[in-house]
Amino acid sequence: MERVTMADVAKEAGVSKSTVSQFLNNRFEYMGEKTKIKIEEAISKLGYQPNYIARSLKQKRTSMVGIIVANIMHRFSTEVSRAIEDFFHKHDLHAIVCNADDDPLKEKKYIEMLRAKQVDGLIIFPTGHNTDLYKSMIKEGYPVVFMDRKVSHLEAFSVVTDNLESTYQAIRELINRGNQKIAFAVQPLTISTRIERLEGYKKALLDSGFEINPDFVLEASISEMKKRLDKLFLLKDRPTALFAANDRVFLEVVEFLQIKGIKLGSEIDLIVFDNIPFAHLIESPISFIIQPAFEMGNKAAELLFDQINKTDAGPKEFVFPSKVLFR
Amino acid sequence: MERVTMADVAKEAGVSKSTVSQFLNNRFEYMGEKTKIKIEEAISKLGYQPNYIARSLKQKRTSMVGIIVANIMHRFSTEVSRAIEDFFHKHDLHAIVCNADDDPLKEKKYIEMLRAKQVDGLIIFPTGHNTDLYKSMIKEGYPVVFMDRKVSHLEAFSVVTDNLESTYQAIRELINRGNQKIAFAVQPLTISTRIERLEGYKKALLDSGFEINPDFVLEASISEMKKRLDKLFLLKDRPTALFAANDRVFLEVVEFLQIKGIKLGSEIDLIVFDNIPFAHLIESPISFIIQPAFEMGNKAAELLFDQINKTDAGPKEFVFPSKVLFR
DNA sequence: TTGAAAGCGCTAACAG
DNA sequence: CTGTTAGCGCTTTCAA
Repeated sequence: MERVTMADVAKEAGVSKSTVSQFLNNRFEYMGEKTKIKIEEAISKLGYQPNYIARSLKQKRTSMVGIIVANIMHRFSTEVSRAIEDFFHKHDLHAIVCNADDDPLKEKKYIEMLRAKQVDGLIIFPTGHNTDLYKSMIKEGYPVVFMDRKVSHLEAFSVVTDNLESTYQAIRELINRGNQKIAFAVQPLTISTRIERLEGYKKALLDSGFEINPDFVLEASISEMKKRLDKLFLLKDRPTALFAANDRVFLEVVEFLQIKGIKLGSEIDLIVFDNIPFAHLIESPISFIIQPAFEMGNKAAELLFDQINKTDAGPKEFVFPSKVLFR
Repeated sequence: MERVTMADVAKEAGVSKSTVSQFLNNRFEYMGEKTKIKIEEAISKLGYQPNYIARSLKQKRTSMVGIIVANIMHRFSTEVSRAIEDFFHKHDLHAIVCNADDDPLKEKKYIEMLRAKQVDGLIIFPTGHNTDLYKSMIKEGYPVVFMDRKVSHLEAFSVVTDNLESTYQAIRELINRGNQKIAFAVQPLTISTRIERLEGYKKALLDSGFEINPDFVLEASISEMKKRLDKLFLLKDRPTALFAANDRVFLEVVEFLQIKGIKLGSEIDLIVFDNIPFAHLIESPISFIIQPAFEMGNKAAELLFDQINKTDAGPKEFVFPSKVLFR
């Protein structure tokens, strides 16, 4: 396979390799009509397929960009990827998705392999644990856009949502609805989104004149979460509302409530920060904070595209507001 | 960027390019210990990163496989991709995902680009409209596995689920539960899964002594689906159960029922053939047919891996049973 | 145990 | 308007 090469086409058409190359790259300015036709015929006769590897070696471009998602099963990631794909498809670049699986080592491996494979740029949902690598890419001027999570102490192109602000609004609304006791469940504070959401929660409470009750802040890994919820609901002073900081936490919370037979709405208000598929089909009165994934993906793609073409200018950080959907 | 090349390392270490190459490929058999150390030092000093494009050009391998999903927003696709990724990660190959977006042209473009980029093999969720392309790949002996959908008249490696059988079981169960009037909603019958599911539906009805009521078979595009549902529910003889042939149809159905205020469970039984995220959180009495995505992905990866290594043998088609979850 | 040399298939000046 | 030439960065005989 991949037997026939440019040289074969050239011989078949009775021209030189470079003329064929011109043809392939649509440089028709100075090409004779007959030459063109001869080459066309030779190509289809031989079933010639260009070898882009060879071209890339020469051009040092691959017309390919990489997306490294933290978790391909995460709805937000797929929505963003879809938008990025759309953008680049329009601009004749190919987008490929790699799954870092929330594993810094895998992330590193994929970054290195994509760079070694000479992809023209990278959009990364950073695990946050490869700062040196991020830094070196940026220092080298390699096109990169960070998505969803901020990387501290790094002046880089990034597209995120207003985690703090949206959470703040949501918590304020819960308070306005009469909730005095609001709990907050989050995974370990290793990435910016979680930290900012927690800050929004705290700020809203303080601004409303409440204190932060440490018993109401559940910071735990997924495997620990149910235990922590159990403790929470054994308190004599049970919360009346619960904020799940992302979809995985949400899943644990709902499973927990189902097991315990705690009724959503009547016994507890639930709100989740994440894009949940089929969310609007869920009949329970759950509220959602939804990130504008398509807009964010599109902006990230645009930022990357401009870097690749050295036309980037203007601000580096874009913050998109999320939508708070109360029910 | 990508400034330092093998020649630089060679010069720095005071050896020749080929010795560095040997080193990089772990051919230590005849290499002196001091040489090894010198090269190691040179590499880290210069921060050398090998250029895999150049290597691939020579070796005609990229250690990269492609996954072309029909739709990256489809839960089943992401679950399968995740499993494939895991498998290849263990075997030191990289998996990249491309989104054909249910568009045969995009599919063709991605197949061609991935092949031109010399990926070592492809796992495809076929749109079904590029038969010639599929055929030529197989004829050339290029490693391919088809996933989810069958391609007719093609003896190829494929991994699918038992669409007909699972649907048959599900419909029989609905009948056993006393449903006499069961409707079936499906998108246009352009791919095998839809056709087989419809066949399962018909067979189950006939085997139970019912006739096929054409008014109860809604074959329509997503944009037409609600209209068709409207007509269906205006019949004096309303169905008591409805089968949604996949997640997109399911979405339309549930939205429709919500709009019309038709109550699930009491007024209509609903069953959907697809992996729905958070399905178990949906409190409405909806039944699901769930494909074993991880097992299927793993098997597909294995089949591709064996083809790449020319160790493929045994059967070419694998059919995995889906699980019917009644509620 | 290491190095020289010949490509892999294509592109990009520069001549002609 | 088309051909010659010189690589891109790496691998791989084959000699030394």
